[in-house]
Amino acid sequence: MSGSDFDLGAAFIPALHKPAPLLPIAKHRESLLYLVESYPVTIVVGQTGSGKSTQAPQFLEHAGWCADGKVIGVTQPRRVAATTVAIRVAEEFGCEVGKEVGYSIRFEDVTSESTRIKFLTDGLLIREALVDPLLSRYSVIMVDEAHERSISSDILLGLLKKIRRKRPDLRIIVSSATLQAEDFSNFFSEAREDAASEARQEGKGDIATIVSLEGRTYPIDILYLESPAEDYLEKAVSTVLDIHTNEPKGDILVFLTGREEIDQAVQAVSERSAQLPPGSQSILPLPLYAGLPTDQQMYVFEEAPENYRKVIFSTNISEASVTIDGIVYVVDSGFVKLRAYNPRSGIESLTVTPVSKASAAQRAGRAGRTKPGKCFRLYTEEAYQSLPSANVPEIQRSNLAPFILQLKALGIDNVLRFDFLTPPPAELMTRALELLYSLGALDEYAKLTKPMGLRMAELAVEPMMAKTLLSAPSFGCLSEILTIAAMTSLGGNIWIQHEGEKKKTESAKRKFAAEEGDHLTLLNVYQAFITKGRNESRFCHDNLLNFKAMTRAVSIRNQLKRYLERFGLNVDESLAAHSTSTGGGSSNKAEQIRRCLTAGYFAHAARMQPDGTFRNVSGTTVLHAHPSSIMFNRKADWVVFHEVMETGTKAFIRDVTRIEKAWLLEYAPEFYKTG
DNA sequence: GAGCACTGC
Repeated sequence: MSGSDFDLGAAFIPALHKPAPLLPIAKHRESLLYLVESYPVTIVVGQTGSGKSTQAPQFLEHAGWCADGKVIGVTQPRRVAATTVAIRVAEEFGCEVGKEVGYSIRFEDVTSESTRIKFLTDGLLIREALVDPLLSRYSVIMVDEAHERSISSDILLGLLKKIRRKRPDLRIIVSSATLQAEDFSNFFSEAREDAASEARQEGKGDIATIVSLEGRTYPIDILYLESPAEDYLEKAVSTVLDIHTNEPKGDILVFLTGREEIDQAVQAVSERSAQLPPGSQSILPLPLYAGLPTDQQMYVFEEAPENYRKVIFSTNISEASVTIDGIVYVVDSGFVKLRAYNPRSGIESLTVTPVSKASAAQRAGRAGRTKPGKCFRLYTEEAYQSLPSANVPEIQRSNLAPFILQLKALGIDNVLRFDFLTPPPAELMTRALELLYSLGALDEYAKLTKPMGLRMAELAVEPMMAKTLLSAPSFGCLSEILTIAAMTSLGGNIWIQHEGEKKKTESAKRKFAAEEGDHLTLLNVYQAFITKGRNESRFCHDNLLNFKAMTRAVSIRNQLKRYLERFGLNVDESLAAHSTSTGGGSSNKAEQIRRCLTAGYFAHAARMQPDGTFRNVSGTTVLHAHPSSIMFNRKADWVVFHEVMETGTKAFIRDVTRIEKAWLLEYAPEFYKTG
């Protein structure tokens, strides 16, 4: 710490070790090219700012890796990253985006015949493999941000390892943060049964190599608490005020776990900053989380007014997805909300969990982007030492059904023997296989069915919704189900909720409410948007609807419709014109929709108990209607629901629709044979 | 009567 005598010194003690600096990418140009030339797999280790994502592809292009019309593919875990990096590289390259340098993300393909360097999301590259299993148009594939261990980048690495055996010419670059570089290199070097002889010939270690690059970050002082904080939220607030009164200029970024905490902290800081001595600099506290409307998110990027210090209270969104300039101080609560999946109950949960060392390092790094910074960790150095080195990879804590389906469609029949970077628990695999079998996507030998399973894999929605869509023609409601599929895959972003205006949102929703449940309500919302809202800018505003989300629903619907038409299924839109709300002459249509939903979502059925809670079919799990649901506080008997998530101690079901018990037996006789 | 961290096709 610097020489000044602030109180912070009493509570925070400096870290013992600092990482040694490495070399920057420009100096490594020749060695990088040499390594890619000599080794099938190169692991590039470098932090954000090292220029690996922007420079490496250009080096390779100039060195002739696209000479024979081949393409260098660079995958990113997020859409924004794919587009922004592409734009920057095109600028450096001196071309228009979409010419020599382009990008491709869902709904946006900005590439052309002349594209040589192509940025794309990793999920999209997996999809390209459905059409071109050996990814033959690529000479080099670089998987960027692989250390994040998203499901799709993990699966992509598994596929690339497999492809490499058939395409020795393919060059693979894995870009990672320091901690896991060895894991990647071991993964590609490691011999597995069928590749054992090949690996013996090449010799272990000759396949993959590691190169380290320096990040262009400034030094960061890491400070720990001397003793554990009882309440990290309170400690975060007081630390912010301490920094504000004792430390020189510079904005503060505080990592918390969720919206509720963030709103509380913003409130507390604005109250306490009112008590600062008159004439002193003021604090401008701002919230940042994904659920925030875009215009409010933009505030964090604006410079604070004269005589204000900006303090951003953020979720994990600032750890990798969003970069804010001018941050000098980071306050790290040491916690994050993580998703887990219980294969026994099929329930996802969202729980507050201690961060990993890798996360903590990433958070600290956000302080040193423009000048030397400080990171205040709201835990002791001992506690830090006991943190896991990395997060549990997503593939080990998710519902695998959509990915198993994709692997099967890629011709990987024995998914249990697929070469995973980290294999998921057997229970997760079994659960996914069982669900896919019950939906008719797999036969009794666990082989992909045709056309059902193959079509389900091609549709860009989760398996139960895919089944619902493919069943819809026989219920005469394909147009409506298309809309429902698009609306449910948006997640919870349909409504705009302004602070302290919960009541307003509720009454806005009620206008579209359908007696039958949330799916029909979503259908009403979409149809109102299509008929009135698309051209009237006031429609969304007046009804507290999220215009961006609704526009996205239109895109998703169009894309799904194109898939279905390619399958030869005719989408008759003429019937969709009139409303399906109760009371009209279309209650038969509403029933067909509910029946069709049952045909896909029979595994997500529940029955309401006299006390108003729900119970799943086996009666083992208590479920609650989510407060956002139309079925919250309404009477029902049997229902199906889109998803179930546990937060705190309760499991909530979202997007709920009434059904008849008899339909479950009718559409899923095998699943409910004991009933 | 109570609430979704973050991505992606």
